[in-house]
Amino acid sequence: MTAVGNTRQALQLWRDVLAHMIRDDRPDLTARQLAIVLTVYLGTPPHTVRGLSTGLSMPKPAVTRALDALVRQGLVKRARDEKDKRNVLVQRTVKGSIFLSDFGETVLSKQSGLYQEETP
Amino acid sequence: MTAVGNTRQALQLWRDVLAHMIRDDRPDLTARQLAIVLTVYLGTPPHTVRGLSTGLSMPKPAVTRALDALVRQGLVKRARDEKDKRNVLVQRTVKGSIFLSDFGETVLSKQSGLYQEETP
DNA sequence: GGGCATTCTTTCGCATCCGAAACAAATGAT
DNA sequence: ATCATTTGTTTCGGATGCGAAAGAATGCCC
Repeated sequence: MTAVGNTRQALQLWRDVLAHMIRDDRPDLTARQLAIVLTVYLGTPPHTVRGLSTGLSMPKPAVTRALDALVRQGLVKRARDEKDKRNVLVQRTVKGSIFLSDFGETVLSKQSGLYQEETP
Repeated sequence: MTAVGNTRQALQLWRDVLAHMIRDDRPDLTARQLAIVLTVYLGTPPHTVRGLSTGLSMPKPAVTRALDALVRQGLVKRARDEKDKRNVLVQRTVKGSIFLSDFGETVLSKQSGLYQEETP
């Protein structure tokens, strides 16, 4: 079962990763933008605007705007669905893969360092 | 240690928690704001603006603005340091404690449900 | 093919955040 | 007492995000 200590450690991990993200000179991703990137890279394609909208419970225009920002940064790309040209397929990019990989490593590294003091 | 097995699971956990935060009708906290809240509640007092600024590598005005938002929502409070009245001590609140507790529970619950499918 | 439904984007007005620099208050040094 | 330092806040112009509603393109159905 989950003990109180685990909660604290989970929060500490979250804090450390956030601190790392802030330090990064990378343009800040909002919670929604990050959620979209993670969904696109972890879930099974195809990913449409509507699918992301319902899956993350956010309005479609918000998805469109978030995608604008993500495409601008090259973390994701848009492609028309040829079978139904209304759909926009959100696809992965090399840059996005690298970003996700780095992010994952950050989480794991902060996790393994939970008992160490912050070194400013 | 928290039992996040591999990179993929860590990222999946992150996504699920973000999705939960987005769904929440609570006003969105930026990464910086959340990092500050977590730092205040997990770290040992006293917490000053300068301390948060250096500890999270963000400019002091950014800390002040983030605190404005957090105080507005009642998640932290400001208090003058009587020993050195230049300092502002950032302190915890009941509402903030509840928020943090809820957030921690969210993380743990998403963690334990990593192998389950999304239920919209 | 005419009309309705679906999918995504754009527009509108508003709120918030940003970094840099200027500012205000309290302290310390001499 | 005076002046420099430290601490935190405010101001400035600019960028970005938000929800709601309107708009545009494509597909479906009879």
